[in-house]
Amino acid sequence: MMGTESSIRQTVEKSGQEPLTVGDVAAQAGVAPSAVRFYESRGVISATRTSGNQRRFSATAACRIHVGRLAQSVGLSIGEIAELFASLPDDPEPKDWQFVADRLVSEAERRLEKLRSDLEALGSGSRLCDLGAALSNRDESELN
Amino acid sequence: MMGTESSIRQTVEKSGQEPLTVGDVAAQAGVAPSAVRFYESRGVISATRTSGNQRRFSATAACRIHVGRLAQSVGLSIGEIAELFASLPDDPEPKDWQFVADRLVSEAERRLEKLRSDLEALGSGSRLCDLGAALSNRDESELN
DNA sequence: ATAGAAGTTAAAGTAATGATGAAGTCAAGG
DNA sequence: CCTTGACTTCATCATTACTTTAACTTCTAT
Repeated sequence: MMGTESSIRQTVEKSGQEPLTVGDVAAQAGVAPSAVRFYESRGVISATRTSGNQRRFSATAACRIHVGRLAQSVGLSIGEIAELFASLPDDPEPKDWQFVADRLVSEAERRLEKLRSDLEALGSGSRLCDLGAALSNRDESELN
Repeated sequence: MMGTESSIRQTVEKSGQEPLTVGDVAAQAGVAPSAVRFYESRGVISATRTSGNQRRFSATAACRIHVGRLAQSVGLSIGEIAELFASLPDDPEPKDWQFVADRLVSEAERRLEKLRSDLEALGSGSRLCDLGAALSNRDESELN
């Protein structure tokens, strides 16, 4: 009756920590459990272990994954995403998230600007994509 | 003594067509010949064949590859790039290139805007990434 | 005409990004 | 205790985006 949704399985009185399982994070992030494990293996998220060797995540894990997927959609690799999150504390405050979000948006903007300028360079003036680039030797200097 | 750079190997009097080889295109685009063949197999570029079954490309091939690499940097897959180029004629005029470039920039902008809005949705208000989602007992005195 | 650079195909390999399945372990309810 | 669902690791498979290899063929310069 209630096996699908996992609830708190240990009454942690600590302060504000949810010991989320792989399945919890997967459900919250909308990805497969295998993806959650994969992300941990690549440093996108991190986990502690229970005495029984099971992973436990904080609530930020699902968030990292959400942000990571967004980052993928604008061209960042998993490695770049892990790198992006490297500056994020274990228990990030809003300002930390804001910093990461700003960096991500900046990177996306940087890529967009590069796209724009490279496209313009490629088609400087009116002839897009420089259709006469490598033709210095039209039909001379070659004996044929 | 000069086998490295391929030159014009057939005197084509047509009008302005260069029959580029795989190696020519690879050099112009700055990729490996194998990549050029791969791009052809995926419909990013197209080739005619010589009587001896060798590929010959027009000058637009290198350009397509240049643009394709840019597209990859903002998150498009090879399939999406081929799709993007589907609207590009065999011998595109500047306006055709412009159309493609505009579509590409638009798509990149679309993704950037989605990144922005999703990030904002994720951290609506001041709490970025909704760190209180599943929390019941959080010390919510924070609201600076 | 010929040497050798560059081209051909098909198949296999690599790296990134996961999904799927097997065999076994852990935790909670009856 | 025992079942059952969710977890564990490890292996294998899939897809994308290419690269490499092998066995040949074609092209170009001399």
